Amino acid sequence: MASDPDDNEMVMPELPEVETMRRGIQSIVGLRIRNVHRVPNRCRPILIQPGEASFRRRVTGQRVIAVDRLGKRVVLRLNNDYTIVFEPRMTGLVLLADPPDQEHLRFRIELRGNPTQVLFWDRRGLGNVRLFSCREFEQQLVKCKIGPDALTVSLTEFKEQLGKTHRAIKVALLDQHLVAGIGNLYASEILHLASINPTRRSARIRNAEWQRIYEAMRHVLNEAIHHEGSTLSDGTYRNALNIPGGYQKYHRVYGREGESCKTCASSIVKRFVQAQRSTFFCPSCQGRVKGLR
DNA sequence: CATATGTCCTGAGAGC
DNA sequence: TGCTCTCAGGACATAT
Repeated sequence: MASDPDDNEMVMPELPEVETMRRGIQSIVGLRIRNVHRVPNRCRPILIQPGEASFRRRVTGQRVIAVDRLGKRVVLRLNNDYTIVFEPRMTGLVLLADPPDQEHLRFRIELRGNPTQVLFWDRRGLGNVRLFSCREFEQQLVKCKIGPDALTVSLTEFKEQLGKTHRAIKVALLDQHLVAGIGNLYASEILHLASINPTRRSARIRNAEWQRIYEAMRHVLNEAIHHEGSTLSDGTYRNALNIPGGYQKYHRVYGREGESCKTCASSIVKRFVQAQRSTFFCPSCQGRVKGLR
C-alpha cells in the first residue's frame, strides 16, 4: 500500500505555526478574564509561573489588550501591565476549540464573552505558561537575549547577526539569539529554496547569497503562514480551532529523504545530522556534503 | 568569549 | 504478542 504523502513526519511549532496560533486567538482582544485554572490530569505538571493562586489574583477581571508573538512564543498583553506568555516548545498548542484530548490539557483561561476560553494543551509537557509584570517581562527579554524576529528583521541586520558565527548556516539559523522564529523544519526549507549548502560556514557567506537566503526565508515563512503551518505524521500541530495545517504538502525537502527533488526533479533528497538534528537537502540544487553519497 | 553536548518529555515505530 | 530501544527537536544548563 502506498504511503500517504500528507502523512510523513512531525512538526514542532516554529514561527508559522505560532503565528497561526496567535492569529487564531486574536478575537479574544477586548475581553476580560473571568478566571484561570491549572487543569489537573495524570501527567507530570508543566511549569505554570507563578502558582495558580497568584496567577489568578493578578489576572482576574483584567482585559486582554493585545495578542502578540515573540519568536516562537504567544504573548497576551493585559490592561494592568501584566503579560501572559505561552511557550509551546515541542508539542504545545494554544486553542479556542476543544483540545485533541483531555488528558494533556494543562491550563485554561476563562473569558467573559465570546470566545469563552483559551486553552493550553501539551502532550509532551515541555512547554510552559508564565505571567510577568511589565518590569519582569523586560528583564526576561534581556535575560533570554532573543534575536530580531525572522519576519521583521532587515536584510542588513539579518546578515550582521548570522554573519558573526562560524558555525554551519543551518545550525546558525536555529539559534534564537541570532534570529528568532526559525526551527529545524523551516531551516532546511529555506536553504533549499535559496540553493545554499547547509554546511556552509555562516561567516563566509557572500552578500548575494545572504540576499537569496533572506528572500527565501521570507517566502517560505509567509507561504507556510498562508497554509496555517505544517502538521506532520503524529498530527500534533493544530491551529486554534484544532484544525491541522496544510503546508506539509508543499515541503520541498523536509521529511522527503529518498524522494525526488521537486525543483530539479533529477536528484534524490538526502538527510544527514547537524548538531543532533536532521538536515534535508538536495545534492544537485545545494551541492554535495562531504562524507555523504 | 564561542561552540558543543546533555537534558527534559511522550508516543510512535523498529527490532527481537 | 509484548517487551526494550531509538528517535523526534523546542530552549536552556552545563561542559569544553
